[in-house]
Amino acid sequence: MTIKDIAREAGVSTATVSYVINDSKNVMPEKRQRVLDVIAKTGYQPNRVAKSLRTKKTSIIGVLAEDILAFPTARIINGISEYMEQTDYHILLSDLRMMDSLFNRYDQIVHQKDKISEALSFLNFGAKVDAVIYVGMFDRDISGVITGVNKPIVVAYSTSGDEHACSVTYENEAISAQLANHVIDAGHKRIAVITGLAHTAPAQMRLKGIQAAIQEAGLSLDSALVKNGDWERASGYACMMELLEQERGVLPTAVLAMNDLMAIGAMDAIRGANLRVPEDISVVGFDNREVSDFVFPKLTTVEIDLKAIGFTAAQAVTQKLSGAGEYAEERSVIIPSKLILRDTVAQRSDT
Amino acid sequence: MTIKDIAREAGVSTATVSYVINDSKNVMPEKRQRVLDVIAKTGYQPNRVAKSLRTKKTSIIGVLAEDILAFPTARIINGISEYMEQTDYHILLSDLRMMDSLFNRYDQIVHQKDKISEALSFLNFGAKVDAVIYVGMFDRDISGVITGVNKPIVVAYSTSGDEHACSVTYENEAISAQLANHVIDAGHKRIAVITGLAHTAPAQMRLKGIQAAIQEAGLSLDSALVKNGDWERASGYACMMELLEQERGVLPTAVLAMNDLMAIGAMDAIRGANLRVPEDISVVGFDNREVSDFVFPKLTTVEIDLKAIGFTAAQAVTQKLSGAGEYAEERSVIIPSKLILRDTVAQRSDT
DNA sequence: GTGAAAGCGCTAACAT
DNA sequence: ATGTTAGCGCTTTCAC
Repeated sequence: MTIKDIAREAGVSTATVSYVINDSKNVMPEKRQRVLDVIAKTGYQPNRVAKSLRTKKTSIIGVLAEDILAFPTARIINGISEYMEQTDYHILLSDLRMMDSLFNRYDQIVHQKDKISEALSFLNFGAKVDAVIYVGMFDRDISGVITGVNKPIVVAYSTSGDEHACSVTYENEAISAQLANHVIDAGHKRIAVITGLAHTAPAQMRLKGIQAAIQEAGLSLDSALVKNGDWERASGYACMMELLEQERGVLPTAVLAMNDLMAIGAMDAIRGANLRVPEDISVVGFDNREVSDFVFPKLTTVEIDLKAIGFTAAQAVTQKLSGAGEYAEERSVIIPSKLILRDTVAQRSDT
Repeated sequence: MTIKDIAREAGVSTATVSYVINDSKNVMPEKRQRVLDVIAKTGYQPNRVAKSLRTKKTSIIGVLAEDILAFPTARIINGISEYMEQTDYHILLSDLRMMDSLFNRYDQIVHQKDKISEALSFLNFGAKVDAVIYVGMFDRDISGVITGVNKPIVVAYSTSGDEHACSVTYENEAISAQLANHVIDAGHKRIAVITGLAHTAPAQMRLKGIQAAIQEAGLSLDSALVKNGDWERASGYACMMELLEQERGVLPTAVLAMNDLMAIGAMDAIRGANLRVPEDISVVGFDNREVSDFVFPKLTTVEIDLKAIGFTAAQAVTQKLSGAGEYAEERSVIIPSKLILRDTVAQRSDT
């Protein structure tokens, strides 16, 4: 079933069939209808391979994921899919499966550059995708890793200053302030924080938000009460143990962990010390991981709108392709995050 | 940069270049080397679109996922990717995003047939993929939903008796027996079970395994102690509440929930009744969901080797394509599951 | 408004 | 062993 068959069946030339399929030229109504009828009757679908060869456009977007198992990835792809469904684009997925090799080596990304370049080169020259969406597994800057692609690239969940690149990330600082405020509003005054890896952007932004909120409330952040974690559950546990070793009087009444994993580690430590969350110590996280609804008590946290990141990235990439739309020239978009209030912060009137 | 450029540069014909690239004909060593050199120097990559048009093979596998957010999907795709990496195949991903519309309507799949057919038809006729891997979100039979594809299809995590189809699923019954035995070996005699939707295959297979183990141990399954859940957390909670309303003397000492979500719901109910897991009541789940390591205490469960399902599905599909290999003619493969022993079953000597 | 035909980059049959 | 060339299914220029 090719365009020739349709043409013959409809008694027109292949050119005419092409014109009606692509709506690229005026065709007499009756002929157009004849063609449409034949197409409907036969279920003909144009061969996109042939079309691509001719037009040099594949209508496929390469989605290069650092790791599909990383917590943001699947939701981001879900968002991309949702947007793509209303377009004619499709997704060629490459999963770099970086987790094993990169586990918690937050900035060893450079050592992965070869693998990334190779994948990019394949998408670019081999598969001839029209554009690529790079889906990061950490919120960090990957400037310099995307090279040699003269097509639209949007990076989701990470940032990049590279030529042609556009980043879609999420709000960190203001929402952290909001979360801290929520705790402050509950009456907490001795507030501890368990940070993520201190040199990373999200750790810094979140800290900034927290500090701003605390200062604005006329409180101060006791440096003995900020412990450096590494984003993993075990470090949340370790940091909380240190906090617990403080004299009883100086124990924090609330701890702000910079992600859910560390918050849960902290909760483990608190439970281990025979203290209760939130009655004795309140704790909050960040990310709204699936588990935060399953731990007891349910974790108060902030939700990153991953689906919107994917959706927006897809939107941006297609708009860059068409050259029109609000994101066509955009270099950076930030998706708002939102508070998820659950059961881990208690009201405090004492201390 | 096309094959012509390479041919000119190397002083040979395009045919010769093609021969060396595809290793499809003998070429004089020195010429071959000249060609290889030029390719290396220029970084030339054959245009796969043109190649596909000519050969009618795209080297791309359509991965049709019912929902990428469903619990098995991402891991299965991870397994597929891992296998694909060592091949020349790539993945065109279609996400049906069925979760919203299908949520817990375990067998309403038929109403989705149009969407599936459409996606399949696109992959088949439009994108011209060489084969497809259908990634289900439930363990159920989907015979009849895959139609009109005369290419290799392997369905992962679901089963299908359809023409050309091959299923890759996981072991249910024997592992359920093993899990029940683990509980029995710990000394439990009054064992309750919270089933999944009773008419579903996995619920039936798991029950069969459990019954076998109990009988073999010379115990019997008290029908008052089996409650029908629906796989969701809330139903686990509700079933456990019913169980808890039994007279104290007849309270089960262990409950076998047919998945982690219901097990966690049951744990919620037990905690709500001021009883402890596992000291008062032991509980086990199934699936080894990420959360099962985060709840307290950590849940004993069974792990479905999702990555192996994906890996094997990919392997099977490529072998069907080449016509050679252990899975080339296979219609059904079952991946072993394994016990994950954690903290929710306690030793019992009483009762 | 419509059609004939060239050509996208490759492979493979055929000729040499 | 190597080269010439037709042709995969489509789009699009150009002529009518």
